[in-house]
Amino acid sequence: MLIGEYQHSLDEKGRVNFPAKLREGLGSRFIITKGLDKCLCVYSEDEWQILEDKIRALPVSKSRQLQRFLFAGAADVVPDKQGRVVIPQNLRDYAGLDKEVMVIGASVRAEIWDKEHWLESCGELTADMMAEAMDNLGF
Amino acid sequence: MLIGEYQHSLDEKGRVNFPAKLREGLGSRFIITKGLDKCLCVYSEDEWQILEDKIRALPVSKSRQLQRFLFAGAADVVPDKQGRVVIPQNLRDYAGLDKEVMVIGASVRAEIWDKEHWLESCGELTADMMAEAMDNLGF
DNA sequence: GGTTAATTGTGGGTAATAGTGGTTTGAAAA
DNA sequence: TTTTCAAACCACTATTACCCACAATTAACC
Repeated sequence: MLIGEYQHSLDEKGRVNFPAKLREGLGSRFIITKGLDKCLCVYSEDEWQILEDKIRALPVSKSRQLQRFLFAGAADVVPDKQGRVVIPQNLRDYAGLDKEVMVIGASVRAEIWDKEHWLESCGELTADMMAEAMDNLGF
Repeated sequence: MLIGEYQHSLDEKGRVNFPAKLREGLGSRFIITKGLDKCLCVYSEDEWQILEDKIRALPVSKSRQLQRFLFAGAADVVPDKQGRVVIPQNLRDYAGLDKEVMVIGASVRAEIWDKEHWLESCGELTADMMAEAMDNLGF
């Protein structure tokens, strides 16, 4: 289970340190894809396999755009000895990664966000929305 | 069942002692999350698992912000030999934890409050509100 | 009720790990 | 052969986890 919020910076080589806590859950090799809301999603090999099977099970006639988006925008990466990964240029552009980057745990996957964008996105969540949701969840 | 009210202080390393009475009910490893009213909620592994399943069952289209907030705002912690846990910086900020901290039992979970904030919050509860609630509950 | 023992809580030091910047190496292209 | 780029490697710093010693509180016993 991947949880937590970590801030790191993108160096001039396009590397981002991946928090040790998240690496534990993702394994030694993982897949980065384009996600919703201009963030990048990171899956362990196992989780990606599950996802891939589901996507392939969809009828081509209906989902070929989606398939292209997901597969073309995917990259598998291996962290270096220090735990950093290189984010391919196209994914960096997609997520608007600049300097400060947030890496967050989201249960079954991790996500990579530009910091500014992450803060914006968090700001959109109101107390009322939270209260309502928590009622429903039985918090 | 978690009950009681305990005052502890946050040391300069960000550690808070977790009362032995509450540790008994929570197990040797537990999850701290952002809760309503700027407090932190603490769940046992079992209780958290139930919550996690519920959160993941929410529709992605409508509540992915909320999902991110809940997972990113969570941390799993293991008390040290003396029974203390380190509260991550982002959670300390969220709850405005400064020096004096209250740890309270709340049935199925525990909560961590900044002391000032806790006292304020308690002050907002009037006798009338309580009386009404007790009527409804048939106390 | 007072004394002792055990448990709980607090502060701080040290060793291990994680994170950052930069350099070298090796492969591919010119 | 030279140049360029990217990936692997190395060294340093910062942070975190772990451990020890002591203080305070609680429980047990005479």
